[in-house]
Amino acid sequence: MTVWDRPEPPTRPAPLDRERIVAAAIALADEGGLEAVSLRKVAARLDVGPMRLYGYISTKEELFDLMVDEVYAEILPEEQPGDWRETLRILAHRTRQAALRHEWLADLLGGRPTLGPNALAVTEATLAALDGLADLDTVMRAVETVSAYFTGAIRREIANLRAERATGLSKRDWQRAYGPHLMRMLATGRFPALAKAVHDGTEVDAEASFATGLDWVLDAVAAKLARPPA
Amino acid sequence: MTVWDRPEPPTRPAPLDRERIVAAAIALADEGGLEAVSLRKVAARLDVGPMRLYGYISTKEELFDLMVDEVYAEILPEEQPGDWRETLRILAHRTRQAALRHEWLADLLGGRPTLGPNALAVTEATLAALDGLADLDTVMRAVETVSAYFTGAIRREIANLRAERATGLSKRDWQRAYGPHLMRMLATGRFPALAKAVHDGTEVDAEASFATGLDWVLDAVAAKLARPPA
DNA sequence: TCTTAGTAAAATACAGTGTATCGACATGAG
DNA sequence: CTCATGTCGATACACTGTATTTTACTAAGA
Repeated sequence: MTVWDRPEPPTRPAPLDRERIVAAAIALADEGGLEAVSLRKVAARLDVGPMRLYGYISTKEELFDLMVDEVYAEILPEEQPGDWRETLRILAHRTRQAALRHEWLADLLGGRPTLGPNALAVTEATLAALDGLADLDTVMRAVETVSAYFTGAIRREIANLRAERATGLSKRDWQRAYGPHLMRMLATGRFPALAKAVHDGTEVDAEASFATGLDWVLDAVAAKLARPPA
Repeated sequence: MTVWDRPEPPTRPAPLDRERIVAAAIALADEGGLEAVSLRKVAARLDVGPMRLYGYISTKEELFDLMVDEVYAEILPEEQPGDWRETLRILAHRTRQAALRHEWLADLLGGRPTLGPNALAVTEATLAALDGLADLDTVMRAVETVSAYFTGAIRREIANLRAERATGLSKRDWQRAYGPHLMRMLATGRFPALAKAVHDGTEVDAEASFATGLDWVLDAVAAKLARPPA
């Protein structure tokens, strides 16, 4: 269980603190993905023995939590002038952009409850934007539905992006080149609808399709908020 | 890159094959979570040296892919009589139930493109159910939006479930007991909307809220399918 | 039948991981 | 000056995924 309150730093010198540790970990993850983050490498980047970190962090999982919360600071919009719909849309897009900057975020998104101060601030801002528009249950459902959508969509987008990168091909070609396997599968005739989709599918812009799906979900939420409880 | 086609098994005896390996790995994961799955433990469970496994799988990631595809076999509905909406709803619920049986699935869901035979069969069935209801782009958007929703929702549900289990408390109490930290945060007055939500929030049934959000999304999809392209 | 070639399996090896523990050292109190 | 405290570094342990080497056995050729 992550303890979000920073313990007192060691009494005297120590040019080391949580923020520097987290920053180093994020840098490592940005460069080489989550699996490039090891306590030893983080410590090395700070010119410090690995065990020093345990004065500030009690487990690697906790470090991940802190990294995620740090990114939530980037996600939190500076001002939110618009209505609830604009607030949710912006939140979704900012989360997506953060995940594009820090792809490892996709691996962590939704993996555990987000209770860091920045994540709480994001939740607060979101709830505030919906406050009073419906009963609390409906508001919660709305927030959770929208965030379930963009969480899932972001994960899939990053997953596809990585797969494309691994083969070095555009999505259209990717399906054609994804080893002989997929083509053989399609050639069996057991997947006619899929085959048609692969064959006729146009190359879609990831951001556009994210935005479209988001709008659909927001439409649904709007309909439920209008007509409060069932 | 996972090779989905099984290589020829070793010529003679070998009571070992991919299926047994995957079954052992799934059993391990069901018992102790994904991090309890190590190639050494899988091999030990099959009374075999660790290196034997590399005759059937080429990397641990590949083993995970195979595990996921195996679960997709549970997810694929035996028959699908209903309309597209029923098909999507059933898919979502079956995926959720599979994740409740195999919690580790939540860690893998959406993490990488699913191209195993069973996953393809699921995709095929889904696309077939929507075939002809709108242009292909719209259909794809519909499928992806719905699956983004339930993927995200399932991940969050499992994450919360684990957090509750870790403290051994119901959700209501959980918020109250989640260390002094959260309460202190709320007591600061910086999160009034959140505080109200925590205070007034009723204990909601996870399945019900999953289903409700799903219905909202399906409503949105229905609206778009009715009025084909913009 | 004996030898040899080839292959499947096991054993060993390596470079790394998260984290516990212990020993030295420096700093403050008496 | 002595002693206690408590931080830091080094060392240690149990484990990981996987490469490489060694062994065992099986089948073919002479």
